[in-house]
Amino acid sequence: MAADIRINMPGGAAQAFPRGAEVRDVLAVIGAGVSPSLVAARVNGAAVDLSYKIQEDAVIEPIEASSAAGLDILRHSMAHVMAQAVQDSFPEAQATIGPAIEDGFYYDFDYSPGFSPEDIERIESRMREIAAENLPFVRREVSREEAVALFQQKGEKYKVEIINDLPKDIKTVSIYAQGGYTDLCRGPHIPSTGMVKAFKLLSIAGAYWRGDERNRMLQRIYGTGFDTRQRLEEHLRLIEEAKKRDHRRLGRELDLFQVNDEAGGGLVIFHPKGMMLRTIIEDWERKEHLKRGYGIVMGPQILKADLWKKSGHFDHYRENMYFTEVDEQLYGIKPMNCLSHMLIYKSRIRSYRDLPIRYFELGTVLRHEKAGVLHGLLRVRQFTQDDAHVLCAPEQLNGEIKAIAEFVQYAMKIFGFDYEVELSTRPENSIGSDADWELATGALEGALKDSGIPYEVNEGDGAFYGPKIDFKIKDALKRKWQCATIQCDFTLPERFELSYVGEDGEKHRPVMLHRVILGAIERFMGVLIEQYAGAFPLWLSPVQAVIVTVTDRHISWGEEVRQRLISAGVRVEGDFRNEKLGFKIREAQMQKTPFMLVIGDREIDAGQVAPRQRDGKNLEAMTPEAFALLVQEQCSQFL
RNA sequence: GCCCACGUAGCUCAGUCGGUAGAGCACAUCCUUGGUAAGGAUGAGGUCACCAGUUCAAUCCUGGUCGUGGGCUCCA
Repeated sequence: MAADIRINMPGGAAQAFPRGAEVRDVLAVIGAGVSPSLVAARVNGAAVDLSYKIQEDAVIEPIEASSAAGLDILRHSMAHVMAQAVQDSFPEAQATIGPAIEDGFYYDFDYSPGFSPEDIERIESRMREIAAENLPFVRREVSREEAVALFQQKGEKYKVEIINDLPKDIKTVSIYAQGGYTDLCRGPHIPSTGMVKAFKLLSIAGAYWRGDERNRMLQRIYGTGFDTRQRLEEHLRLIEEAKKRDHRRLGRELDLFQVNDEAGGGLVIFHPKGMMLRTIIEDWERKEHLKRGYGIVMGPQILKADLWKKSGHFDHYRENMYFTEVDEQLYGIKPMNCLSHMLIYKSRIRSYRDLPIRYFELGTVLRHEKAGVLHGLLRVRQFTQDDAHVLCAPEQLNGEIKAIAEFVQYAMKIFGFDYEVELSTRPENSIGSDADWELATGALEGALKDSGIPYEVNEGDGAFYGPKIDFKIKDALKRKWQCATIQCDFTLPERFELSYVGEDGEKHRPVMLHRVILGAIERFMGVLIEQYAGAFPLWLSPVQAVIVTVTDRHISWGEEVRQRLISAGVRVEGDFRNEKLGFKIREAQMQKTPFMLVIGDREIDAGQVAPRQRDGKNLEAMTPEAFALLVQEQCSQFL
């Protein structure tokens, strides 16, 4: 029967169309015409191609290339075009998967010679040809068997594997073809390759098939793409800008730290300014922890291997640990701080009245990280955690987790970070009973819900001893790094036979939380440097002010000002070199110093300094003591 | 650990299609004493990452080692 269907835009009036009307035709009538930047549409909420034939009453929404969903579709289509270009130039390359990602796309190929930078150029120019041909993307639904046969005949064994691994109840799959290239794909896609105009291939990398290191290493080509050339240019410019914020570059330029081959990879050497920054952060930590009822403790760097066996680390974490021998006894260099804290708890009988007990340690740990993962301050082999272990009764768990989550949120606000929260559940290689895992996971999730913190669940990503909540912040290139984490642990209290005497006079087992707020100080500093591009707020600046003299005859007042400011607690340096004022200002500016204190004849006569701010603004001249007060005031809200 | 790329002065980078290297900045000395983002001159500074091999000759070619960068796996 030829009954019409009724279709409307959200909030609009429905119009009648013949059953099977194509999306693009419908939009031409009820939309504002079909714009050239239209990539697809949502029909009753599901994204479909413009060629999709509508079979029932529907609400239809256009998807423009400029929207988030549109860019996703566009980039996904770019990945297909890239795959076509690769197979045109390298017929033996097998296509695997190629999704859109944030800001771009990639496609993984099995191609053992690997791609060279020249190959990438060749692929890119072939992509431009394909785009110029303006080939339509044609969708076809085929049976599983037909699809397997098709890809088998093309020699695409990865595609065959993907189809064979689909759930049994899926009977048909969709394939998309543009020109002579056919790919297995759910879609939707842009109408034709002509929309692929603003893209750039960025890099080539290895990636394991299905993300498993036991599998074959594939060749991944990353690209970025946008709906317009302007947006592409803007994005490429932002990447260049981000590179200038790289903490490794700023670490050298601002003389904060070094990582030296001679000393070893992943081992950070802090210079005075970097250590000043670190000291400020650590002082802040101690003060904030004392406010929240933590006791500051400290354990040794090495503990007997037997103790690591007892804790389970020897069995589950050994490959990440360093060992050493002392008097023919094997010792493990600590990769975590919990063991000493266990021993502190066990040093006497505990009552329910003592709980919760919170031990805080700025604990330096060593972990054997694989060479390929080391990265500036963000991934190192020796680092210091702002670590704490909270031992409490099970019924106190929820409150403790919430308090920690609040602490984290406070810290993130102080340091000016946005963050994402993930809940990680039980991994494969884990210890402990199902019941405990369930209880612990529930406690973490419950606290998140109670606190109204949005989070995502990361299945199977927990620590071997318990589930965890991770807080992640981003570096200049938008890579996510885990900083704060809250981990629930029923196992360690059991292994160490921790107990407390309850109200009932009986022994009970406490629950333990491992948690860090900033995480690793090194990593946190890395992201912090990138966050501020090295221009730290006054309270964090290693050098808050530089005294700059106009000529040599101003040096003695400069020296006096320096002494007086140091006495007043200002972190100040003097630049009394025989250089022009402009030169010294420029240097202080490039060092991103918050204040430059200019001293010339006028200032000496008045017993003052003339502060110039990092932003170029000059303040009224004032006495050194008035300046010290100003610094104190601006820092007081953080300290 | 795996894939790809890279390693030349403190930093950023040229360069040599095999005959032991150059710039700018930084550094030192001197001149200059200059009021808000680079004053001038002179000078010093490099086993061209390291170890083998090929060659009359290697910074350059080949192999290995170490390190770095971008990813993957893993993780604070």
